[in-house]
Amino acid sequence: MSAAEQRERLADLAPDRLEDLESEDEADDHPLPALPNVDAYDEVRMRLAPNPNGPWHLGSARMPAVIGTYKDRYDGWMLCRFDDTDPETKRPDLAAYDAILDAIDYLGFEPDDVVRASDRVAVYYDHARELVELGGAYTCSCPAEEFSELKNAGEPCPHRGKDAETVHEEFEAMVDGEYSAGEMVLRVRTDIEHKNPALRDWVAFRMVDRPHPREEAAHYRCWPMLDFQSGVDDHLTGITHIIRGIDLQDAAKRQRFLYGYFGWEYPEVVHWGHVQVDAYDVAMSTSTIKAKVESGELTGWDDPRAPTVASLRRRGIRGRAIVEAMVELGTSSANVDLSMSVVSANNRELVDDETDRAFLVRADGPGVDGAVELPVTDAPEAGTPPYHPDHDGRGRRTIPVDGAVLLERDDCPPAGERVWLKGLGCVRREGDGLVATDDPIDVVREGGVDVVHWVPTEENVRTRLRTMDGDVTGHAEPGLAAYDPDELVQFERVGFARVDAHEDDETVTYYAHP
RNA sequence: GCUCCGAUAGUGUAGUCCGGCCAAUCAUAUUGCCCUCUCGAGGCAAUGACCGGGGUUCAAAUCCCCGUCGGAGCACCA
Repeated sequence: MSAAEQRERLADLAPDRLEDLESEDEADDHPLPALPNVDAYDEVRMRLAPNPNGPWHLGSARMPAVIGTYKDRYDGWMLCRFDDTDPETKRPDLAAYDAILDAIDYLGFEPDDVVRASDRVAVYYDHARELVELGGAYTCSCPAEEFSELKNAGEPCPHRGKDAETVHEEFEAMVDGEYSAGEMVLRVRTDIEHKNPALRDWVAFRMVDRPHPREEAAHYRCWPMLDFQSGVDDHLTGITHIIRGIDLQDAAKRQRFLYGYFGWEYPEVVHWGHVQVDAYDVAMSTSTIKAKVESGELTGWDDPRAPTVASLRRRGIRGRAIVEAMVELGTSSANVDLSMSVVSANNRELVDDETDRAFLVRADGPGVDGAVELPVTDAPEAGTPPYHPDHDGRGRRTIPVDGAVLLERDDCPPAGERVWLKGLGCVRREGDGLVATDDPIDVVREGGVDVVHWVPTEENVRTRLRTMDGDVTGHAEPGLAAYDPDELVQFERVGFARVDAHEDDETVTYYAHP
């Protein structure tokens, strides 16, 4: 009986068992757990809510990777909403808005809509006014520290009992910019004795003296806090599922007070833990990376040592490889470590088959012992290794010998010993040079002769390979000059690399992984 | 101090809701062997985990309690 027949038969005998079977199958097909309560909604609607205070580090890629994957799975809708309501502490970087949209595209997703919170300030003001009408908020001029003490003691501040008219007037004065930073806030009235101090009468709006970097928003001085802005926007944009970090665990609890006043239903919410990526010395935080870029310690956001999306992209890693790794992390609320080897393995799987091979003899750099120049006698005029060992049909490269070759020092055979120059043939070390022998390939299989890569001393391409450990310089086979920027090659016995640029004196490549 | 949350091999993950098919899945990693004109790919194998202690039960990774460890919030940041 085939699987389909079995299924049909089961449908007759025990339809409820069939349902069980199918829900299990569904789980098997998806690495991510099912979203909660999906059936209660006509459409799954989610949002990415990046703060554009800098280009994305690797951890940020988890957001589009997971949310985008859910969007595809449920045929849902995805908003990219820039939560750029802090012109001071997490000041927006004007270049980051597009950099983030580029990163989303690189990762293979497309938001159905893009909005900026800084364009929607009037909407937040309107909702604040409504909240004041409903008695759900009050203006408060307590210094932050004083309020904090009262709050921790579970005691209301004197402003909590203000009449609606005063609150209304003072909020309008906030909107009109009549206060300076720290002088007045609008608080949501929650429960000042709530057992969780984090939820007591939180700030919804505060004053910021420094103008927003976006011209369109530069005139505002009264800015909403995340809990207010995000809460209002999630409702207004019909978000059904919120997926965000555990640092925002209490945000949902705070926002429920707001939703209570407005009579709104709170969306489903999933919190995941923090991601760390091994393999990096640089801390994965926007501000840390920004500081290192500004000080010149990193050459840019796409420096190979930077734990950023732009860096992996420049190294030739496919967005898909990152997405798959992020999706495999799941949505556990425990903190997780992402192993770069998983990203590398994913990428290798994606690119290996289509990537041409090439020789790079490394001469200088971290972990490199130098290159040695050796005259070659009696050898053929050129070596002809294949473009890809698994695809003969793609043809062979032609690498001239021109009387002398460069080998990496580690590959250089001692006097009297043989080595197989890949694609060329067997040579023996005699004095300061190499002499071709007539040995068949069997000496490699049976005789313990090593196969090594090489380039001609005369005709080669000066190459820089930028790696996470620093730059390696060396010489590549002449054919490397023919690759366009953005193409990948695998330097045999070294690793995969992306061709970045052909400069006057050298070709620059970025190392991806072994 | 108050309030939440979490814990399966080096890493991630499946299984936990609804206890038995779990001497625990898959991937990655490491090691060995085979294959190979790469240290890539491919094939085979090995390594390696249910945080601890109690309880419930015929039966516990799974349910309950206590502990330990880790994380988050208590911002006029997001």
